[in-house]
Amino acid sequence: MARGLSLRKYNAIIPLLSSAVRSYCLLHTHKSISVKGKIGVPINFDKEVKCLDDAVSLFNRMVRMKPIPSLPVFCKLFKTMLSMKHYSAVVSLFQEMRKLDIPINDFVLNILINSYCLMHRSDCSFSLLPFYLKSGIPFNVVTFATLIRGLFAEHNLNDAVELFKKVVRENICEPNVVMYGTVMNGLSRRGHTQKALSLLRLMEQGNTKPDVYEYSIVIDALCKDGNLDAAINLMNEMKQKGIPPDIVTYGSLIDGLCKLGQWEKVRTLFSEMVNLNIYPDVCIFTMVIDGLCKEGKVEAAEEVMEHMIKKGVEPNIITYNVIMDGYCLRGQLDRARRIFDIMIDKCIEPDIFSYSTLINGYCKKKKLAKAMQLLGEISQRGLKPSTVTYNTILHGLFEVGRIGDAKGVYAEMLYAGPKPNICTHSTVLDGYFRCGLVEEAMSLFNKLERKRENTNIAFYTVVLNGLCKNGKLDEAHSVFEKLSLIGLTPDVRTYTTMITGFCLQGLLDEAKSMLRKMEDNGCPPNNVTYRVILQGFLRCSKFSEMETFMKEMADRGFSFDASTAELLVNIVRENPSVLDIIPELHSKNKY
DNA sequence: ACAGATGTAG
Repeated sequence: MARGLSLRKYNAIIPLLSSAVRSYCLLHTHKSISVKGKIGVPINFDKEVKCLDDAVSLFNRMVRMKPIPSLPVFCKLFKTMLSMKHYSAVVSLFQEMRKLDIPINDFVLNILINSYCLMHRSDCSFSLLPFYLKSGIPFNVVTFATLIRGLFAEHNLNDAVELFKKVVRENICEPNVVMYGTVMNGLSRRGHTQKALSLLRLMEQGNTKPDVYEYSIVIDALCKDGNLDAAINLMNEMKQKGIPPDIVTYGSLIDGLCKLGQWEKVRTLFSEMVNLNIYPDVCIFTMVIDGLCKEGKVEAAEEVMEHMIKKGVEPNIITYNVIMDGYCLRGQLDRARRIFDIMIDKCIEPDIFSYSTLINGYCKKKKLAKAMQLLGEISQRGLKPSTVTYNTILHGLFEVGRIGDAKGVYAEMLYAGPKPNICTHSTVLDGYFRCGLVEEAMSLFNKLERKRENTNIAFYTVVLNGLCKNGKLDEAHSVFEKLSLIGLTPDVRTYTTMITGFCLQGLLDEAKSMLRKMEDNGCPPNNVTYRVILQGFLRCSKFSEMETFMKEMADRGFSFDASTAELLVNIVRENPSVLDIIPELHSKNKY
């Protein structure tokens, strides 16, 4: 519903918009596209607009027509341009319209706002709001839903939620299902499932009742969290309310169940949806195929693919990529490569996922020459390596010690490739440390720390591990102590890394106190932690102190891995009295 | 609003 906004209401949103209004001038800094073109040719919209040039020349003809085409025609042109991702061009053409004194309306302005949001310039979007007021054009729910979506796209969750609350609280416009859906989606995708669920509950109480769309957003978020019980309960709830789940709802649930390997429940949902005459689509079959592949059951996956073809559902590029990854995971690169070639035979052009998957497969087999060759082929196919592609190949090169090549690829990435992400940084740092390039690692680490970009505990664990393994336990310890200041919580790998570091230096008391500390901090040790600490004590022949740990391990259902077991056997062989000190070893005597 | 590729402890 469209409703004008009084100045009072506008003032109410001013604090939020302050930075936006400050950047109002930005509106006028965009370069204009020059207006040239043929005049008087009739518009054949769909046929003519295939690229940016087409759009611009059509625009130029439109503005010279007499009478000038109606605003919906301009909107249609702009929407086509947005679908081609020519966001800034829409801004330029809008400015041409202004210069030519072509009257505009709320639809055009909303499209302009959306253009800025899609450019991740929601500040510019906000700076347009005074323009609505000046021109007497009313804001509507689309305006604000678009702004909220823009803020979410920029990861500005707080402002997005604040704006939504303001819109509701101050009755700026009546939120509709789309606006609720936008907020719930934004919350879900940023991991705030519970907040999305609360909003769903709020909708249930209010006038705008949620439909299958809103339920599906929350169900999907719950599934992605692995909270399948809650997801299934929510589905049952919506059924009881008379809102039948659709194919998307079933898709989310089936994907979640496949990822947890709960095949019986997958089967149940499958028959349930077919009974409701909802037939699985290529997405759903691909989820099942992926689940099977990840469990190593590629044959079963191929059977599902045959089944779907029989049912008239054609596999697409994602289906083939998933099967290819399945073979890669089993190390069957020849088979993976065969799937790649079959795809091409079927005129399904490999995409960057196909290449990254296959490159990862070759890297894991340490066949770096093959991997590098594929990297070279990417551009020949008119594709660009993604950040993931680079991360994969960098990891592979470092792993086999091809430092020079790794540095070369990294330099190429920095120079001409996609933006490195936290994985890239972790991979390169880990590579430097493993190759003993501590200086280079630390200088990169310091540089990254100064930038204060997004970071995570995995990244720091790489640094701690690198320092510990290179004999810099003191430095590692001071980085570790700093973690809470950065707002990062050590996880089981972080603690295990530190414990390994202490054990390496024979500092068993420190290792032991770190073990207690992690427990106290609500991060219980796992299998690996115990293995590390036991090996540490074994290597220092501190047999008697091991007893406690072995009891704890047994209580928690952990067992030895092959290498710890072997170590134990050798110790017992050389020193049979160990058996008397550690009664638990009797049961392990079979080694 | 449903599907695919990358990094950290042993």
